[in-house]
Amino acid sequence: MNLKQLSELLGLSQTTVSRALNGYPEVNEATRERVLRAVKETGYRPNKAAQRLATGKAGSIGLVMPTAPGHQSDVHFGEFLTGLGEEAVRHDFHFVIMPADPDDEVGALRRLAISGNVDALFVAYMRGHDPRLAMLKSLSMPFVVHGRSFGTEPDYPYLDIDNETAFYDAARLLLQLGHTRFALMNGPAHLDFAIRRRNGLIAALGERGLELSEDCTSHTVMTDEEGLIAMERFLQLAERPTAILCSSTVLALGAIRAVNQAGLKLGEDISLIAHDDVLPLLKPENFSVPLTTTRSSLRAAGVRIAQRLISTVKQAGPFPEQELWKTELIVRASTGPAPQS
Amino acid sequence: MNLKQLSELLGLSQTTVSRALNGYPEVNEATRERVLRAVKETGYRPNKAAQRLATGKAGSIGLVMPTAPGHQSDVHFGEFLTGLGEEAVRHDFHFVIMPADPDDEVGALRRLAISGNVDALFVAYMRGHDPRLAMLKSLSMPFVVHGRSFGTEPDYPYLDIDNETAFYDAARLLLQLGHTRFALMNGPAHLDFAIRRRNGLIAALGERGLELSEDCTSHTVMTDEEGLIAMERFLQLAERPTAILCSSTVLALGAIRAVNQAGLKLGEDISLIAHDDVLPLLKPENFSVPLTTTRSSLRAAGVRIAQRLISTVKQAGPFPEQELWKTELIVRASTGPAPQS
DNA sequence: TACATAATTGAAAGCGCTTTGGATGCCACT
DNA sequence: AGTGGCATCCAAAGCGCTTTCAATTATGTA
Repeated sequence: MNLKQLSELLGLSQTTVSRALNGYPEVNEATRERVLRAVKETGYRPNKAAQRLATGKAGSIGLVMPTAPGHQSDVHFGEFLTGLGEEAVRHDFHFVIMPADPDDEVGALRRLAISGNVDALFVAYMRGHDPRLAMLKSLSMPFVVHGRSFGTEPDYPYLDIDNETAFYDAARLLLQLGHTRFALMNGPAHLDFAIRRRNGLIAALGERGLELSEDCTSHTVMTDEEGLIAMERFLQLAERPTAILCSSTVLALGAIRAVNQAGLKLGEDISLIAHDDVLPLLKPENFSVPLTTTRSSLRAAGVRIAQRLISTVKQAGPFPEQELWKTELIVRASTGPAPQS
Repeated sequence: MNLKQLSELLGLSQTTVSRALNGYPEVNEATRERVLRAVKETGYRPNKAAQRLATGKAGSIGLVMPTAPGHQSDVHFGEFLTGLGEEAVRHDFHFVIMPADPDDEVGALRRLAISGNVDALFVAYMRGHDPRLAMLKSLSMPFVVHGRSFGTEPDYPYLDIDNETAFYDAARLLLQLGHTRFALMNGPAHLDFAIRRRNGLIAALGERGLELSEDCTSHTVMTDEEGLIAMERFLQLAERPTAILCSSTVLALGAIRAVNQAGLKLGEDISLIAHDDVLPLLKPENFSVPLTTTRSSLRAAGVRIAQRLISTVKQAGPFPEQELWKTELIVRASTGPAPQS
């Protein structure tokens, strides 16, 4: 069943039927109802490909999903996607997901954009000096970046959390508790959020004349295994750190395993603050020792970015081009005074 | 830059250029090279919408993502998607994800199919007597189901794991260890896998003249909170169960918290076997007491289903229409002899 | 009554691609 | 010379929709 058939069935022109369906004012209400009823009865649905070809609009948001045989799936990605979806479903938008090798992000993004399959792009996993930004700007397709790109003029639409302040504040709390030996379990070193969080920590330490040593820094993918490995390394140092900043509750999961295995007590021997993306699976309050965290909901960010993207496509109300969300510092039981040793 | 412009630039017809690009044999090799070179230089990319309208093929797989404001994101979904993606990227396929309210799965699926946006459908979260099957069959669009639909003639393409045998075997192991009081922490009661796992357990118990009481059964969404709640309930029973079968490591996470909080020892006071979807975040061997599990990789299933879907669309080699994967029963430390009390 | 105006509806031209059904020229073969 | 076959190439017809421009009818005004 297509427009032509439907219009013949109704004894109307394709034009009128099309107008009736798309809510144009110049069509008689009686006819519109007749059309709508026929649509119900026949189950007619416009062909999206044709619609897109005619209008240029696709009603879809494109994103690249990094994936490869060895590449571990990322809960953060899924959580964010859920947020995007929550908003998209309200506007009858869908996603086009292009799976791509993490090494070919630029290419994948370009292919997605040029394919004509999407109206707007969403970009995540931002790096320092990210090469995708130049490409995106040259593309004349709306986009919103989740995160920012360190070292690049911030003249593009983004939504980011204030990573630097988050870890600065977290470090300050631990400093006030008397800690002086810090360690950082961070995400991959080239990613923007990792750079900023590290900077935040270093700034806070610097104010007290302290430094963050290489020994006490780990940059890894954010899995619990890597958390375990990193923490084991820290615990074997002669000058064992007592204060740990951790970029994800996923890393914390492994880190805490290591702490327990070493027979140490979290919140006493070791204080730990993790960044909490509000993953439903890893609630900080559910850890055996509830976790002190810097918190910002990944899903909420997804909803917000979808809002901005969709309203841009629909040319609706103006949204701020740049948003920087504060994180919350929530104190629970994994932080305590520095041990007297 | 479109086909017309490109062909004018080359002094060729659109026909020839199109054929050159799509590998048709009736074009002079010299001309083809000329075309290919021009494509490189101009950066021309065919418009997918037009291509699709003309061919009917979209190079994409459609799936419905259940989502709603209160709806918690599901790690299982993300993990499966990663598997699909891993395979799709090899064939330059992408996904069209239609977010939809969990109550409107049928409608969302139909809309997705009729939209003309996808070549094939993937369907998950199967229920008993699932109404989507009739719809899918009437659709004349290739599809593969992950799971099956209990109570329906299995005459559709599916990939499932042998849930019944998995839990039957798991229960047998616990019976051999002397357990007689069983409990089941299952997924939502209407879902196919939940029905089958329950049946497997009941069958094993039946052979020993045992029954599964309602008190000792919980059907919930598979989050760690629900696992905690269910286990707390079980532990307060007069005749406390000593053997727990658990449909997900996510549920197990909460369940084990409850066990610990009650001051009981996993593997001694309480034996637990969980089904392990091989989620990177929840490795059974990383639990404080490593978990005995029935195992089957969700991601591998995703890869396989993508293979079948894509090869069907490309009309390539024949794949079996129906696959039933065995699960592995892997014994670790969360199971032990029934306590003598 | 005549004419301007508003309210409806349609015909047809695209959107950018694939593909059918010829053309055209060149060669070998009878 | 005449014919069939082959290798190349092209014109034009769709695919199913939106939208411009124009036509028709109904309504109101002078």
